[in-house]
Amino acid sequence: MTGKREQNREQNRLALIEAVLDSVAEKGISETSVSEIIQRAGLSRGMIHLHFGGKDNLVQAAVQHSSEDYYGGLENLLQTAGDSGQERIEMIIRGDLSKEVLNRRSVSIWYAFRGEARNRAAVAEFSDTRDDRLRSMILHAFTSVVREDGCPDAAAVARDATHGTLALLEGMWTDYLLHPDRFDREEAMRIIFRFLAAMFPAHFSLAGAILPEEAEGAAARPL
Amino acid sequence: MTGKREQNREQNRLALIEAVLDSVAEKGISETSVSEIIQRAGLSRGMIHLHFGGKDNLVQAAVQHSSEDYYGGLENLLQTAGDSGQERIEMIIRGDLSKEVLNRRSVSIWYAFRGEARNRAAVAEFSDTRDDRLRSMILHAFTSVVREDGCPDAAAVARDATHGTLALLEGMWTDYLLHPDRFDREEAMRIIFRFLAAMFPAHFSLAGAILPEEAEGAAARPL
DNA sequence: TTGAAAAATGGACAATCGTCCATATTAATC
DNA sequence: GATTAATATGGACGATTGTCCATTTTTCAA
Repeated sequence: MTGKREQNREQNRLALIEAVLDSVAEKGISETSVSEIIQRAGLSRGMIHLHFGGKDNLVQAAVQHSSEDYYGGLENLLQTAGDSGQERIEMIIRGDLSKEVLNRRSVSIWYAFRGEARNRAAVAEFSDTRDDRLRSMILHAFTSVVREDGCPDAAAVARDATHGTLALLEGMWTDYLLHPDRFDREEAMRIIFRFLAAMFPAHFSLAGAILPEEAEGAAARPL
Repeated sequence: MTGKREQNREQNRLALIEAVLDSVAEKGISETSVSEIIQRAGLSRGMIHLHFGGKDNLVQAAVQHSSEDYYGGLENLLQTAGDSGQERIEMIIRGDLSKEVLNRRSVSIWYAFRGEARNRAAVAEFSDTRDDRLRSMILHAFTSVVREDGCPDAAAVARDATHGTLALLEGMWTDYLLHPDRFDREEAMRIIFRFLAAMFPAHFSLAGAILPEEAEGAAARPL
């Protein structure tokens, strides 16, 4: 069993990271000060220096944590999917637009960090690796889809399909960022599947764009 | 003729706004301080308070200026386009991905502001109106395209096409933000036109995705 | 129970933030 | 050219920023 020592240590580290993410989501990066962070975490001023060596390192850790959260959710979903490329792509899209992954908090955090990515090298790096991982997951799935079709320039088609799907998902996230209240997950999925069905009529149809459960009305105000 | 008084006044106002945009593009919002701004503008500290009443108002004016720049370029392009919906959409896409509109500076500025939009009410408002204007331009064009086809649920199709096109453009901008060096304008256009050709085969083809001139190699380092 | 090491506290500190104003400079009018 | 009002200057100001450390508290081992 891990001692109480290490247990508290890890608990406080996490409290600081969560405090940063909460603050970024609610107040934005520019208002996420050390005072704001330690107040939310309910800890003392010196803890940031003790555990992370400084505010910048803490923010970097928060970015990494957020990124791992995203992939944790996505890869968990992916394990429940089938082995075919089509099933995996459908699951990625469904997951990326699900309430667990795409919500007010995650969107606020993600775009806040990305807006500063250009200047914070560490943030940019994770922003990159996150996108690269998603890209390779989708590209891999499309490659296996295209292989079944046996068309000539298979690699190029898979690349275009990956690029288009990622761009559409990006666009939908932006949609959600700007209008979280009037965003329609079903509509977002329908449009992406229209694109897929047009490119691969043998594998995709609009029927894939139906969410298993949709009940977002009254209980949905996470922020 | 306008007096030298007003002429200088306007010139200094503009210098401050440009200084903000330059700083945001190069250093990010969090490092865009009053000291940074007045140093870039070559003016004295008090000018911000004199002309804008405070830093926040200046930043808001900069956002507005940037937004008007974007539409100025886009609407100029649109005047050279034909009257048909198809031509207007092609021109909007071409313009939105052109070097004059989509470049390192504009992308840095746009995403930096958007990352803070959630917290700055004034910024959010302009982010909204900018998107709304573009949306209505595209929707209008698609509506006239769909009308020619005479399909039953014309309004819904035009709405989906607009939504998809906007999402794709958004995604391409994000692509450029994350990888300005390896971004390929031709590829971006090709993917969007693949989407359009699939939805409206009678009006769009991949032939629309060819840029008039492409020479971006050595001379392209605007930032 | 005692000693030592790890963890946590909270205030001191210099640096920087944005605002504002007394002063100096400039341009337009008489 | 003198007067007046608009424009511009740059430093003072209090507030807040992030860092760091002397001190206290807690945990584990002897």
